[in-house]
Amino acid sequence: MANTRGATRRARTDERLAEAVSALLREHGYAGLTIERVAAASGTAKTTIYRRWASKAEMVFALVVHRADQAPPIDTGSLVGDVQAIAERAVAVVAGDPGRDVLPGLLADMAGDAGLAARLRDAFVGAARDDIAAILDRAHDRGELSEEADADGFHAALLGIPYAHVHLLANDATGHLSERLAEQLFRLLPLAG
Amino acid sequence: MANTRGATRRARTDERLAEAVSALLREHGYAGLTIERVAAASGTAKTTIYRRWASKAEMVFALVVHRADQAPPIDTGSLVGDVQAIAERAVAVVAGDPGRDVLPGLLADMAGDAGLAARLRDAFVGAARDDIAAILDRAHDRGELSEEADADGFHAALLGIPYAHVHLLANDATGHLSERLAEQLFRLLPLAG
Amino acid sequence: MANTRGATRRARTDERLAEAVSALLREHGYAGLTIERVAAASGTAKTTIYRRWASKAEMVFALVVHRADQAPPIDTGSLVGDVQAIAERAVAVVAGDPGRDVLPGLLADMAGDAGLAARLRDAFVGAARDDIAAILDRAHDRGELSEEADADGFHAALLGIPYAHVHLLANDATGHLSERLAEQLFRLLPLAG
Amino acid sequence: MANTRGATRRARTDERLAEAVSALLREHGYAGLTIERVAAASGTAKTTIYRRWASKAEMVFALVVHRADQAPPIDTGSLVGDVQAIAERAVAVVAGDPGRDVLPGLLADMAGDAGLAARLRDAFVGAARDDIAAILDRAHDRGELSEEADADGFHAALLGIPYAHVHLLANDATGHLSERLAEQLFRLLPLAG
DNA sequence: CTATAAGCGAGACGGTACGTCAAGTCTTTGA
DNA sequence: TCAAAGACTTGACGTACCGTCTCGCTTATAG
Repeated sequence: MANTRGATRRARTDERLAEAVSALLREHGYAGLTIERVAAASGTAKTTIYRRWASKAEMVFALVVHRADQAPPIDTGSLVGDVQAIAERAVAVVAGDPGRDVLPGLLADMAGDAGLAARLRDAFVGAARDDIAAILDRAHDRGELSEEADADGFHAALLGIPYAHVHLLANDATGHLSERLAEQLFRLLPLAG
Repeated sequence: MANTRGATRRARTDERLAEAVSALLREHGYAGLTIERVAAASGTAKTTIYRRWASKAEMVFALVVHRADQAPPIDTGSLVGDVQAIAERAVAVVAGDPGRDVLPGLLADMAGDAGLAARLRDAFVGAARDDIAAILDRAHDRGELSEEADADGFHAALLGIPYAHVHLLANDATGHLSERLAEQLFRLLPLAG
Repeated sequence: MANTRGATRRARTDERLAEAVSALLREHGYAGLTIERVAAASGTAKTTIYRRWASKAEMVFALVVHRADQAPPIDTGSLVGDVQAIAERAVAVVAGDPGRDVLPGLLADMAGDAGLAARLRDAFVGAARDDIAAILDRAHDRGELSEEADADGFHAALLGIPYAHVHLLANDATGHLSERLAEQLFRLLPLAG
Repeated sequence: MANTRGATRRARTDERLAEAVSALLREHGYAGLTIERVAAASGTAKTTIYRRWASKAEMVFALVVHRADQAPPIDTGSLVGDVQAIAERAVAVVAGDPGRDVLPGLLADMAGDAGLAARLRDAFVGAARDDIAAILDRAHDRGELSEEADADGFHAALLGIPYAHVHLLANDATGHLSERLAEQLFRLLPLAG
């Protein structure tokens, strides 16, 4: 093949970088993760890292958040099931292991970099948006909703409520978070009957 | 008076610092705000700043967030009015002028500093918590609520929904945010009748 | 009389300062002695210190070196005895307890401050110069010297040789320093017969 | 070759640093020489300087004193000539251009740093010690000395006498210093005949 | 026996430099 | 010939002292 020139080498480097980032994130958190440390921990030159990503945020997003984002679309057959499923998924991402520690930092870095913000939102938020649209559409078709639902408001509640629980209120009741969220989301929908 | 030792001088310095921080925040955002710049812009020595606050986050919190936090309790006489009022206030704080630019950075800095996190939450979130409890209590007494409401869930929605709109979804429809939020909050309450 | 107003008080403060300086000098050396620390250790305000001396060097000189300098003139009756006595005294000052630790710092500070240098030299070196002149004069009168001796060269040897032993060569043979010095000084003189 | 990675670049930087240090030393003296100023004057980053030396003293020693120390051993064929030569050399180092301004500061900084002191003494004083030993040995072999000479005392006089002239007595008769020193050194030796 | 002036402490401040960390760029080279 | 390694500049960090200033309290002695 043609483009297999440095592919193997590159893949191995990618591997080491991903491992280093995960480890450092666990050990020092997002704020304590620096390009310098990643380079040292992975035995890589800083140059190599900058050739791949333009910033720490992009790197973390690519290696940690995006990787976890390859989930299949939700379709349980009923609105109840779908909302429960998506609530669970949202709580996992926002309050679960990599996201909980990484999101605040990522959001802060987005503030100063419009390009990063756009890319990050596209990938991270866009997927959920499509899922939500599909879920509400099907529910509407099944007659479970009496009128057009506010997808955007639903989306904001889906992500914002667990985010607020974890980062603003410091509620540790993570255990029940997804059930409580599902219940709240239901109340927000214009249920038929 | 007794301890008026350096009080006048101190007050004048405080003034200059507050102005400099506001200006720099407007101009460079939270990330671009540095102690060094604050010192330069205010004609103050770094030492003087560190004598007051232990970090940029504490400084910004004290000068920007805390100052705006001296609002009177909400009591319009009806649940509808109260919810609208508190929604408006939450949107103002989360999506309004200082908060919108400052909160993501502040939340990110809280991740690495438990003490700061506690103080910030106490002041910023505690006030709202009390307001919410009072509003729901009165509504219950008036018979507007059929059962005990979930104050915590309400709180999370109150702050999280506008936060998600602004920082996760990048919805610029700030104009209607507070009305939409008030409507959503209503749906979350166990209204009587 | 007029200026007896705050004399008692002043004397007490002087006392505390002298003690603090000695203690700190012993504990931290000249380089580690700071006005700030002296103020703290003596329970004195920095202002009070600056009201007395213009710099650390002046303070140390006044409190440590000058105090020790109030010795009676040397006159043992013979050149041998006089040289031994002055050698002993020089070794005590240069290699003895306060001087050994203080002189290098003092000399360094003199480099940048001509006024300090002049005052310090006057007091510290002037006394010895007079002693030397007297000793050599008397020896000449007694016929112990065959010709006019080089007082300046004698002076340089008197101070420079022990200084070099202690600070340049790091010879710890402090015990015999003064005898060896006296012997060397003798060789430098144009002894009669 | 192996470690020729950044050698060229490094050498150029070294050059600029040496020049800046010399210039600043001339202009501001040792006390007025700061790492910050060296960085500014050389167009270099402070980091780059700290990567090379741990302190101002080490830097000055390396760039100013050590560089001048690469002199060939003394051997004029006679004790007279040798002593004159080494006296001249000592006066040049102690009272001459870089040393005169640099030594007091360097000696003061040595007080607080044993490691620096040892290295500095090794390089600066060790060379002279070997020279002295060789000179006295040869003179003894030639029969110019009647008995074993005190090399250590000679060394202390060699360095200490000019040091005292310059820094303690402030004698500006630098012109004749080396001749006067040579004469004094002679008197200290146990000359034969 | 008391008024008063010298002396003092306490803080707050603007500044300079420190030594460190990380960001991001530039130069050289080795495979 | 191009990707890495390594040296670099820049900017900010948080700290230690510097030397100055202002204020209001102590205190011992002169009258």
